[in-house]
Amino acid sequence: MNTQTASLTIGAVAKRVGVAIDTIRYYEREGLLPEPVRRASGYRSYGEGTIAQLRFIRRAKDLGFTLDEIRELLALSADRQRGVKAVKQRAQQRLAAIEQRITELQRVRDGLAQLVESCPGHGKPEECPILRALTDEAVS
Amino acid sequence: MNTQTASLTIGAVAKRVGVAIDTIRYYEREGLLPEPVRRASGYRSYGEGTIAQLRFIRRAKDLGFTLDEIRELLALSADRQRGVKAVKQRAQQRLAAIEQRITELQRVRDGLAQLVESCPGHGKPEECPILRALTDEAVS
DNA sequence: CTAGACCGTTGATCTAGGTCTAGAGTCAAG
DNA sequence: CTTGACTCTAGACCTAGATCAACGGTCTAG
Repeated sequence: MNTQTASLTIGAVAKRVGVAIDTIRYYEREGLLPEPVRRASGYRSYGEGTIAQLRFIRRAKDLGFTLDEIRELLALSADRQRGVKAVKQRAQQRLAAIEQRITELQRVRDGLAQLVESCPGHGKPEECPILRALTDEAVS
Repeated sequence: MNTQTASLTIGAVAKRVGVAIDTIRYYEREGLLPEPVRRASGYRSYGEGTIAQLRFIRRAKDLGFTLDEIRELLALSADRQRGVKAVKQRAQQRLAAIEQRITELQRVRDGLAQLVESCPGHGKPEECPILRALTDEAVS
């Protein structure tokens, strides 16, 4: 149960997680990482917990959470009882947002695909369905 | 064949297209709209062509084109022969980018959906699959 | 003729998520 | 003990696409 591990410099942490040093300091300013202990020189000193937390942040970001949402997730994950329920809710909200975005993009894709299909790729601009669609009144 | 129509103020154009005055001036600075003629007072004076061009821009934006790409589309649409081919190419590129984005989002959605499903919504944080997935090493 | 709406320019500000610079101090290897 | 790599802070800068503020000139209805 040793959570107080090695004393890593910010550069070592950055390298292990694969993130820029500036990004770590930025996350600290933004409250996504706790203020680390300092060596006598003022250098930040990190343990393994920070590595895990940075990876958490990166994965959440990959799932499309904003830094604001991630800050909230981190706070919730520390709540030993009510946290889980709230975390699930946030994940469901994120899921719904992603599904809505997919639907929007599919609509856009279908419209564009139809235009591309119907365009011969040559001829006068005023006969190009793509340009016509952009220029004329919307149909739908 | 009358393209030289009414003399609209920037405010009238903005209202008809449903865009902010500042946005019109911004598009002009960015080269998406030609510099309009001016009245003696210095006021910009627009014709119907500008209305059409602004709507073109708005629709292209809705299709996910960036302003850079739209500037290019506008230039291409003026090329009476080679324009159409290039426009179709750009549309195909945009289509491919949208499809790739949809695929990415679907992957994210599937991962997140699985996590949400497997989370009971209560209990200890360390048993919550969502938090575990964010904290632990990636599986895939 | 005047009030109020509209328009002009330049330049700053915003969001999100960082990235970079300058100038100074620290650490570790040889 | 020096050299080069590393770290510190404060603050400026970046993308994209606008949006806003300040300050002053113009237009139009009454």
